Order: sequence, then C-alpha cells, then structure tokens
Amino acid sequence: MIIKDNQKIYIRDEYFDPTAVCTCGQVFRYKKVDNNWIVCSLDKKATIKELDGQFVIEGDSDYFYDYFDLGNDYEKIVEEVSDKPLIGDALKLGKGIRILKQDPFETVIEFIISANNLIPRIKGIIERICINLGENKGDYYSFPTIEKMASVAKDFYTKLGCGYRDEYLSKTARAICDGKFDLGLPFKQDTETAKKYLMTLTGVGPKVADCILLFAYQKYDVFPVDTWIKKLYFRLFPSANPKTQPKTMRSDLVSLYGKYAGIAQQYLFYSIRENK
DNA sequence: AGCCAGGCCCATT
DNA sequence: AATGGGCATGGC
Repeated sequence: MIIKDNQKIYIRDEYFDPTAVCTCGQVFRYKKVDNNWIVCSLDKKATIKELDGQFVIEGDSDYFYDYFDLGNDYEKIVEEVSDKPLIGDALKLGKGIRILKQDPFETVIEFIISANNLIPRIKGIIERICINLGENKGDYYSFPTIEKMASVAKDFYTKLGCGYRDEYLSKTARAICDGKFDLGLPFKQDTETAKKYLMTLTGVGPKVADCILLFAYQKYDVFPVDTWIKKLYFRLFPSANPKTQPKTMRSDLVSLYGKYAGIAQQYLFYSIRENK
C-alpha cells in the first residue's frame, strides 16, 4: 500500500526496499545516515525513514513518487521474470528493487564516469563534481546544470580525478548544451534507435548506453553487460565460446529474460555483488 | 604490490 | 564488422 500526501509518501509494500534500490548499482548519489537512506536527484533530496515496518519518504513527494516509479506494478514484473534462470535466489534478496526514473543528463554523465571504474570511486567523483559545479543546498549539493558542466574546460574534470573520462565529460556536456544532442529524443525512439543515438555521445558505448536506456528512459528490453554479467553469462551458457563478444551476450540475455530483461539484470547484478 | 573495476576510443585488419 | 592495445585513477 502506497499513500502520498503533500509532504510525504508512506509505503508498506514488499516490492520496495530502499537498501536494494540504492545499492543495486543504478544510482550513485545516496548515503546511509543513522538508519535513514538519503538519495539526491538533480537539485532535490529524499530522506527515507523506516517506522514500524513502514517506509516514509520525505522530500518533494510528487517528484519522488515518479522517481521511485511508485505507480508501477512490480508484483507483475517480478511474476513475469520469476521463472527465468538464476532469478529465484536473486529475488529473495532484491525483489524490493525499483528501477528509478532518473534525469537523462545526470544519468548520461554519471554512467560515462562509471566506465571501467569502481563504485566507491564513481560516487566520490560525482560528489566532487556536485560540490565544485553544483549549488549548495545546505546539507547537500545539487547536480550541476548542463550549462555549468559545459562551461568548464576538460582539465577541470582531470583535477577532480576523472582520469581519461575528462574529455568525454566536457565533449558530451558541450554537445548537449549546444543543442547538437537532444536528450528528449530517446523517449520517442524505439530501443535500438535510441541506443545508436546515445552512442553518438563521446564516452557512451554499448554498456553505458544500456544503463542510460534502463535508468533514465524506461527502456526495459536491454541488458547491460559488464565484467560481472560476463561471469553470469558463462554460468548460463557453460559451453559458450570463451571469446563470445559482449554484443552476442546482450542479445542472448535479452532473448532469455524477455521484455523486462533490464529489470531482471538488476536483480541478478545486485545478487551477484551482495554475495561477493 | 599488483590486479582489476558497471568500458570506450581508435587504429588496424 | 571485428579485433586488440592503451588508458587515469585508486579500491581491494
């Protein structure tokens, strides 16, 4: 049961678990303070508290109702994927995951940073970007605007520890700021077209594009393939050629897990990483 | 002290 | 279209 008023959202629902939502790898601007989860998105902050078996979300309730995808029926989604291979155990841990509806610009930038990187380090880089280019909101910093990110030179990102992604960030921010790339377009495109379009951005390859499609554009028929999923692939297909390319893995895995493949991927990814 | 991480770019073939 | 080397940084 989910109830929303002007200030808060009250959730008593087995398909919502803030720990799983935050730590499954889809979002980086979160932290646990005392027993509460704090999640930031653009210039907003949500605080999720647990009070006698019920979760309460404080923040902009209209915005976060949508952000946490609380209008979607995850019982149906879980039902749809529950008979797929290796999902059963993953759901015990992660059935409270909800796929966030994140801002496209923030998602593009964050997942460019994610490439060949570690989650704790990704979080640190993003935090430094917000502190240096975002707005001070008192107890947190907003995510920078497109214009702000486009206004600084690439060595600004180098100094923030972005490594070789410095140029990806400045080029991509400028392309979007200059109107050479339209972040609204992928909402209207089919998954394959949107993916090709996203990959015209510097620093966005097949894996990062899949993450953006899933976490910002509600395209669920994707399957981000990283080093963890590669290991999973060979558990599913033990006789596969060891040199199987990620592209082949993606299409095999989307076929196998169906129209909610991307959501299934999150249950699996969370489960793999939680079990070290 | 190395190996590796939510991979991508680019040159070569 | 497919392959492979190089790559900044810092967790682990």
